[in-house]
Amino acid sequence: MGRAERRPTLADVAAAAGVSTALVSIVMREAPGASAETRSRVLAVAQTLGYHPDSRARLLRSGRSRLLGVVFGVQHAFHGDLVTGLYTAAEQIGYELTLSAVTPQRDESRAVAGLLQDRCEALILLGPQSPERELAALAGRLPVVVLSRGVRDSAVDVVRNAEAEGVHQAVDHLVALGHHRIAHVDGGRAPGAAERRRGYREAMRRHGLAETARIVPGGLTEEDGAAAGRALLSDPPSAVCVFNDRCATGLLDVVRRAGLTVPGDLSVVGYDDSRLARLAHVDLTTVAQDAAAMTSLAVARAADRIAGTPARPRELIVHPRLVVRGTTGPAPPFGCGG
Amino acid sequence: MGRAERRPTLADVAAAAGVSTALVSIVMREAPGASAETRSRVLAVAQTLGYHPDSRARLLRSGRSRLLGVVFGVQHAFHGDLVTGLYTAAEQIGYELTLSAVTPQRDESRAVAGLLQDRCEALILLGPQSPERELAALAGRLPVVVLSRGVRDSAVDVVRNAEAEGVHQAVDHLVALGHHRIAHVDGGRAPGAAERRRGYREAMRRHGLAETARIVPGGLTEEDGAAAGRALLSDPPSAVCVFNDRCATGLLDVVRRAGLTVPGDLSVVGYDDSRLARLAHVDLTTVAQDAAAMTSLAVARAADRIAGTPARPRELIVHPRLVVRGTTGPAPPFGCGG
DNA sequence: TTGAAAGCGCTAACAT
DNA sequence: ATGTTAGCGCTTTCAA
Repeated sequence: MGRAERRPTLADVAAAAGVSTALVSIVMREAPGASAETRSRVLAVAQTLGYHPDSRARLLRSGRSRLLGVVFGVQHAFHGDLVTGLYTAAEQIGYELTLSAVTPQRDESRAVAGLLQDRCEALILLGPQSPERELAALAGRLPVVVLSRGVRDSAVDVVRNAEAEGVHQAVDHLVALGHHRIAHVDGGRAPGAAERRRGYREAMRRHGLAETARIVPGGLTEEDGAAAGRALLSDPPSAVCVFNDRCATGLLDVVRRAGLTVPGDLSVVGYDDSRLARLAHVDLTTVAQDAAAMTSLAVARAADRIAGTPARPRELIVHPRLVVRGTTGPAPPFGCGG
Repeated sequence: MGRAERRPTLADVAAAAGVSTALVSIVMREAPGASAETRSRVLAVAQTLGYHPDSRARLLRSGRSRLLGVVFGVQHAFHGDLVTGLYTAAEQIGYELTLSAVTPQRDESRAVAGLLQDRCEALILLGPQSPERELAALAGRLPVVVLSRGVRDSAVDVVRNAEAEGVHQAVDHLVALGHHRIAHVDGGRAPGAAERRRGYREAMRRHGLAETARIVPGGLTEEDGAAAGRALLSDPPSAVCVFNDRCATGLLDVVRRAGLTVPGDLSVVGYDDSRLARLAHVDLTTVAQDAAAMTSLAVARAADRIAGTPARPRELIVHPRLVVRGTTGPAPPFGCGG
């Protein structure tokens, strides 16, 4: 159907323009060494022929790909924000991104293998699940930057959120509102859950509330939040810090259906500042991770490693920030002050 | 840091194994023409050297990439399901996928341009926003398969859901439960919204309920659903078909907070069968799109076009299916029967 | 079964 | 400013 038989090559353009391939190459790369007149003529010919450079041949010859491989979870909403930031950051320093998704049927090692074949110069892994050992082995082959997860191995760079700090801010906020009985619905064994749990304990202790600290098993999903909500109903606290926004949403649904008002009877804080939290009818107070900062740090670090620039420290920490919305309010005036 | 100075090449493996590069190539490709003994020896050498074939060089030489380019929306949950299916389908017929994301900062033409540079043999576009003209132009250069959107151009293949049919099933289900006053919260100008609206009108007419048909402006988001929910509260129907699950969730939240029970006072049907709908505490009756069927059809069609196989019809329609869960029930026995 | 040699489309030295 | 030449890592004849 009118499809071109063969894609035009540099040589085709050169022949049509009556110049050498080297010159066309110079023009296409916008490299110095061609007159303005030639430049425009070659460009015009390329245009009419529908020529597009072959990036594989290009990098085969030049030995570099300027390609950063990104492994992300296709179902993971926050990864969407991170990918968005990575594209922007990569573009600014002249790198391209190659995406490789982890799906229920395609595990992380498959995703990584694909990127290695593509000759990426570095890998950026979003919340990887692989054992440290594998990540370390990978880092022996090419620079590896891990986001949203700690890695002990000294060859792996890490960019992550100060998880505990976010919970500190949340608890501080609730205490300032007069709450004492503040519970935490945790994330179980999810990435970041341990730090957030620790942050909760620290903050409660710091406010002299270690006695009333209360940790309820939760998880990543609305489901987990709903279960935690049911568990809290028999003896509700006045406020609760939830592992993440999805979990908080499930909890909100359950406690409201049980007749509690938010934030009248119960204040709720989430974590992630996901799209969910921002919806007007959810309007969830939450802890925002700085995706833009995380991604530009990750890309910059990858570029440094590729260039062989010494880069320290190995772990880059990004600070979260509490976004106060409508699900937190003053502690109810009865009982022991919350 | 122990990083290999230079990646080993075919020639390195050949030299170390004491054979020709051609033979190593045969072994690496698992092509016929090498003795079992040689095969295992070469493989062992490749292993110890840490050799990995360079896919760019490989395809540069063989002239083919066996690469399918996929453009998807990084924020779009259903695209996650589709990408998952595409990986599976592509793998089964020996194609690889290259992902290119559309983000708030990276538009569709950028995403497509990236894939063209990678020498994809065909493009699969998930719910593209580009004008028909651009899609048609693209289809002049390489096979293009569009998912979840109709395209008039005769060079573009289309795989899509029978949108209207899903609403038919939903309305049939509600009528069977005794509902008469069934409203539709539409999707405005969202892709598929017009067909779903049409499906609603058709189904109502078919059941002799054209008189009580009622279309309320909605949209894609929880926000839109919440607004529609508020609009319905002054004179609630007994059932409502909502444009999609997100929108339905917003509506559910509002009507429940207003004191209506679901499905006691109001039955609600969503569309998409997203993860959201499946959550135990949401348990939304909804219309499921068959992502697996859509993706395998899309990949098969792309492969046919690449191979030059004649393929008809140009538009492939996948049938949705109603998933009955907990948000639909018998019509309340008072009033005019629902 | 194995090897020698050509060349995919491009870039980078080096010439002119 | 422009052309010539060599070769990136691989596959693919073709010959041995």
